[in-house]
Amino acid sequence: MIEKLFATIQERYAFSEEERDLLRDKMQETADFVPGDIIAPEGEEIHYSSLLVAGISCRSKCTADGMRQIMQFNIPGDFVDLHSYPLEILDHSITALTKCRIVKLPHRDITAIIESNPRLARILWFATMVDASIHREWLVCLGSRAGTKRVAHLFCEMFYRFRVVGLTEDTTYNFPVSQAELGQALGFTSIHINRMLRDLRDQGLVTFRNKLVEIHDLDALEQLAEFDPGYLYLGRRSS
Amino acid sequence: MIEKLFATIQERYAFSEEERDLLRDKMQETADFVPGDIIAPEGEEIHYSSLLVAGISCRSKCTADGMRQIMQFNIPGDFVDLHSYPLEILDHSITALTKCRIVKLPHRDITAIIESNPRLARILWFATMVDASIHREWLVCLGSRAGTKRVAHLFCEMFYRFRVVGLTEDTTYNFPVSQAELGQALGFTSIHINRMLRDLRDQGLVTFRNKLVEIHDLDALEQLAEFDPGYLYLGRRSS
DNA sequence: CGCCTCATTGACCTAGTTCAATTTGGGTGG
DNA sequence: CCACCCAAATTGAACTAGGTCAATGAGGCG
Repeated sequence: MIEKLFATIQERYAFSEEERDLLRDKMQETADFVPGDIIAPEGEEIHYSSLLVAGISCRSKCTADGMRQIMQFNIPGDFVDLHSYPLEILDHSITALTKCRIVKLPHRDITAIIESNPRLARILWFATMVDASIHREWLVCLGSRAGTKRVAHLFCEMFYRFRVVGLTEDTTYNFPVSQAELGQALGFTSIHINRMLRDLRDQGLVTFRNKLVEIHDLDALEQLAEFDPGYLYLGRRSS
Repeated sequence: MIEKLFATIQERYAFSEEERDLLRDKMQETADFVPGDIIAPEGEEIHYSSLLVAGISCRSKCTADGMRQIMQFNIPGDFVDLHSYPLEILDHSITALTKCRIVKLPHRDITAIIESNPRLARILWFATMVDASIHREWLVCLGSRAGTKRVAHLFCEMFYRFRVVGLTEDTTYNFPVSQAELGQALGFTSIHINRMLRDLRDQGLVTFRNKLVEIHDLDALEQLAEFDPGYLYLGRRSS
């Protein structure tokens, strides 16, 4: 059930069998959601963190004019609100974009884990810092990358992230979001997203249709996007 | 020397005298930088974290076309690269924008602190998560807030952050950055920044001149910016 | 005094938005 | 199985926020 989390961590930090058992032991209770459900609410005290094991969700905030800004897409293996442990109250919501299943880890168990195993504390801390690193790369996208570059960058990022958890087939992966949601993430209107998707398709780089991303030329797509996967911290760390 | 850090933490987490002493004890060595110096480099292994005690620095990345995206401004009291402890290698650089002084905290000491005092581990983790929260709010700015709203939002954020460390006078504060740097942070050209600053001045909301931000009407500025300081986590947490 | 960086302003241009209409495809009830 | 429905995708045309290019002004410092 939570093996995708291990895949995600394992890509980055060495991770012993005892440490895995420690987590497996505490993570038993699950919950299910349908599209539009709020998995973790903004502004309310939170007492457990949620590991996404199936489905796609997003971090988002709503602005005064009713617009929604999506700040990150969550995929299976992501600890969507681990940061609610130190923060207690979230500054944003986690919303299900498809049917989702999560596994809960109560905050009191995190406290116990940290006290008994400081190394695991560092691994959990690390996991939240990768999210921050992704935020920073998105800031570069929204601030400095224009047009199709920005769209291409997202497709590259999601490809690498899905591949870690075994959800790609060759250079194809399922990405069940609408064009409107892509727009809410990338800061474009859905109309403009549609036009850029056509451009990328016409250039033979990538096709997004029926929620399926088919990358025809990964090298060229990465080059267009100026994509460097370093910020995803996929290489194994030393300690 | 490091009392501004305590002010920053104290605003958010209760913080005992022993915990402060523990940090004071480990944080002795300082270093100085001039504008343009790199305080923490991208892509290299880092063995200590830097607490900024004087000056202004920024997190930034350079894009292929030589542009720079600033992702955050650091002010005295900020632990500019605390996240290099779990990450080991940074995805971006920390660059001095003015003369800066930092105090070092070696990573091996952080490991010792975490093992001896798990509560302090949570406080340090928390500090890095506030940076992530600021990243998310900036994503909203870059993705959803247009024109003067975006500029106004930054001036509101910096006002609240400077006030915590006692660097405001009424609603005025020193913010030694150029209009070009504001542009690199907000995703505008310096020319457009200049025009928006004139608009904000003409509206009687805020004046930015000689590196000095004078907020004439804080309520109106916050309303224009749709600013809500919640994401800065300035209120004291419970535990 | 002269140099150099930064701020300021004007004129023109383009990427992306807005508004509006049409199409497509999957789901559902009769 | 078909008719209908609804959300999402697609396209066109006109509009605008913000960028680009170019020139001028103003403060700080050797």
